[in-house]
Amino acid sequence: MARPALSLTGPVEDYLKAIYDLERVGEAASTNDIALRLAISPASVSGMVRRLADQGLITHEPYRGVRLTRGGRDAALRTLRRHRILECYLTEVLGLPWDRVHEEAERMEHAASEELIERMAAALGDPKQDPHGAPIPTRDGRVEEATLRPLSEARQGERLRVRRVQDENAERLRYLAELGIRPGAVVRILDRAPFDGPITLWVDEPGGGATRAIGEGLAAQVYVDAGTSD
Amino acid sequence: MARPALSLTGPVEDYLKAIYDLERVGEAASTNDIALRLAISPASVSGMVRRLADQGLITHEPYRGVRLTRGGRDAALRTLRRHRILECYLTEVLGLPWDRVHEEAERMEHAASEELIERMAAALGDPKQDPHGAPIPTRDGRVEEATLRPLSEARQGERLRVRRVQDENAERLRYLAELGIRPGAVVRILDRAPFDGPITLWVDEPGGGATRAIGEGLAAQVYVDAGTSD
DNA sequence: CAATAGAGTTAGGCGAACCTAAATTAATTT
DNA sequence: AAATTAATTTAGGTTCGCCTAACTCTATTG
Repeated sequence: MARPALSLTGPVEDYLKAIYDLERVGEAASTNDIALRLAISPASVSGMVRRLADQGLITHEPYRGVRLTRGGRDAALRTLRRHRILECYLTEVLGLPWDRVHEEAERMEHAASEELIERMAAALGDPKQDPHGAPIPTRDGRVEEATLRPLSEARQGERLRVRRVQDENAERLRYLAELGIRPGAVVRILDRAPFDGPITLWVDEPGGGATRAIGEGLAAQVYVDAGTSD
Repeated sequence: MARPALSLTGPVEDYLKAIYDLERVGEAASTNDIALRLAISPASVSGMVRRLADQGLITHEPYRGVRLTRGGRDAALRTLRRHRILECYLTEVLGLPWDRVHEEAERMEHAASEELIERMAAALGDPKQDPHGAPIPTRDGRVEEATLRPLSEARQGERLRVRRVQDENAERLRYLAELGIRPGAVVRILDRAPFDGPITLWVDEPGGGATRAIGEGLAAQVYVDAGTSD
């Protein structure tokens, strides 16, 4: 096991997480996409990419993008596990608001030891998803990323269950929470305005429900499936 | 309020904590002492001292040492509060072993938000001391450092209560725990060998007690008072 | 197929936080 | 008072992680 354990810096862990996420859609992660996601300049990414490749965490084909190696993927998943368990713990046990746990976990994931994280996981009964619906990798680096559709691609009349929302933006999360759109919620598409117009939908709520309208952009951040099982 | 809030780096917070602690004994903190405590070279301390002084966190009289300004002291106490509440939480709620919480808190204190810390404090019922007996500064930057004597200066026959132990060294803590020497424990000095020899003492324990012997060096890390009140 | 737009990389810099080695200042001894 | 010793600072250097500006590929398009 060439596993240097805790020797990765915060920024390095952030790059690996970003690359992992970008790679999920299939292709290699491009310099530009990484830069965009981490809000740093492409030139800086080029520099870091060289270092990550030197450390054997990624492979880099110049001008064609970057892929995680086995070791890089494992490191990314360890960080992701830390992040998501922290999010669970912060919301469920300490009651931090839904929209703030991401930011907090983003900093703590680089400082918390594996042992601490496992104790949190145990206290929570080994959660399978974080508060935004993202799956939590297991200790031994497995995740099953469910196949979900973005709400933005739903057709009129469909009845869907919200499974996951993108968690980067606190304001967006706060707004979605206000609308009742969170993992587990059931929605029905009432109407789709053409040309990327707003989606009108019914959101089931305990003791009633409500009609809501959201824009294409926001809907693209919400992932659903047809499942009615909890 | 010239309170730049969260803008201090981890190393800066560590320097301020170290200086705070060194200043507690009275005199200004010397470059060498800071270097020793942080395990970095005196030259590096000289460099950082300039930066801290530039930021108005300390005053520096060249060749005579360093003192915290009001702002520096406040920042040190905020970090100390974070550190000690984390230590409490990690032991009491998450069950991390006594000798490992210091190290863990040392990293987390730079990442945890004030809000998170206050939630932990609330969950614990606003603790007044950390697991090693150190007082926890209040939100508004007050601490009362009790006047304690090192166990190394106790005289034969005295009956004393352990109030605090230095927490930097995990092995030392583990050993003290084995001996039953922890905050709250009651001890009686049975014998003091001359020339800095070992101290023989009786340690009260639930359902009995035990005779123990510890060296001068270790005894200097244990602080006691005469109090019998809990 | 040459021009160009856009993505990616290189060059050169900067600040933070460390280092070693070489002054320098202060304190202590003789 | 001079000399030694100890503490401190300065000088010069490193790595990490970022930046801007300039250059170089690649791919598209007229």
